[in-house]
Amino acid sequence: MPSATVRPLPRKTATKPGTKPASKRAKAVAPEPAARTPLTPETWIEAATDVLVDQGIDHVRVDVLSGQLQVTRGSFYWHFRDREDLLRRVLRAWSERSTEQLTQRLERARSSPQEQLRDVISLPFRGRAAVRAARIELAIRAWARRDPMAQAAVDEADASRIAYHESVFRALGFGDQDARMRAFLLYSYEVAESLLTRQGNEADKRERSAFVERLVLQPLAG
Amino acid sequence: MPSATVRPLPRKTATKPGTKPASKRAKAVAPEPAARTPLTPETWIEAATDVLVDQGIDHVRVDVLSGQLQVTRGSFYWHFRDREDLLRRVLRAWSERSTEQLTQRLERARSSPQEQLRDVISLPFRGRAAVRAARIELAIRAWARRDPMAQAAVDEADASRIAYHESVFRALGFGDQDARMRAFLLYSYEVAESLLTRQGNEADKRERSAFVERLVLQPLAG
DNA sequence: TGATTTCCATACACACGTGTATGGCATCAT
DNA sequence: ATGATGCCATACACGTGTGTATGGAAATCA
Repeated sequence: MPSATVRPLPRKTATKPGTKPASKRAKAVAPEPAARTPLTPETWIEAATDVLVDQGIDHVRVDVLSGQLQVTRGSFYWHFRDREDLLRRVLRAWSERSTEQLTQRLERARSSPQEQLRDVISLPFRGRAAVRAARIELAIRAWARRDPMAQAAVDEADASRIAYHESVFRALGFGDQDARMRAFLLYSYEVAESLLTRQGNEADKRERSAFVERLVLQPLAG
Repeated sequence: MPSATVRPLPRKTATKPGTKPASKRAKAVAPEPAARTPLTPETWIEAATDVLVDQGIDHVRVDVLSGQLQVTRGSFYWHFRDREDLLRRVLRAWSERSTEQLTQRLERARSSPQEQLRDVISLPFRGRAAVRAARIELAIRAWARRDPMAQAAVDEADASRIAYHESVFRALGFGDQDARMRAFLLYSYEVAESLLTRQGNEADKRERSAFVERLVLQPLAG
């Protein structure tokens, strides 16, 4: 079983989406010399994240990434100490973007708490970027099941988001206890919605999000 | 990095938990001759499931399992065609037990719908077996993200369970539409509870399950 | 312009993983 | 007892993946 793995291959000028076309910079350089812009660690991290998403952490290997970036492994070992080094930085990059996104929500204390809720509930409908972020997160969760470092990062992200949800519910007038319960349930729904993407079509999902929004805002009787 | 992988090793009579002690059978055999009972495919499947749970599908390899069962790989290739064959049977074994568990719930239409709900809600408190089943399921979900066969199995299991939940809600008097929404939300909570095991302690989890049970049974106002 | 420094290519050396081919020791039937 | 068969050990061939050592071309600085 040859297993069509992408093997290293000296690149012939591969314009990666991360490297800017290098135009609109100086007065008037040569007509795009197609110079091979040096790779950055971030480029490797992005490539690693891509593989992580649709192959799993065990397939994030230096030879695979090298082939994907059209360079040999010599480049990798210049930017990184070893494979572990890369994995740590992949994880840290995700953690930083994750908390960064949360702080953005907190800073722009725009609109009403109701709108903030609707904002987090309609997660799957906020464009491809959000969908990709969700897929990355699922891949990291799978990774976290056997890597303590990844597990810690996921735990922290979960706790922060649940705390945010909780604050929103408190702002809506719910008691501390009640807010905690609703925050967890709502977060559960969000996580599950990204995990159970194959259940139902787009219409079903909108229906579900509308229902959850109503139910989770409803006071408890009795 | 030697990576302490368990390498094959001819066993010296390893009494696996699957192989019965072979006593209480004949009249009075020799004092436990410690005969090496032959391995069955099921033994391999169990071992594979173990590794799948706490290592991921990529670590389910014949040399690892051989070392774990204290035999050489020669044994494996007698019971299985190749690694793919094993993986298929691991998946099928899970699928069968999964649907079997559901049919059991349907058959023993015991108690009231309320009790059936409480039954599925208190999943994490039903002993170690349920916890292990949940871990297996998470591992298979991770696997399903890049294997269509596993994905299909998971999709079917999800759909079946959600349908069961739905039927319970209908039995409780909710309308079709309403029952569908509540079924999904409740199932989301269950899945998330097994995914977010690090969030909160045991008391928190009981608190959450009690809250969810109340909220999900509450009719919609307005 | 000469000397560094960047960044990557190339070439080992070695460990890991699969699948096959074959041999051997039990156990069972005849 | 004697083949036959079940079950596993052993050995081979080959592909895959990591890390290191070294060289080399282009960019940069003096």
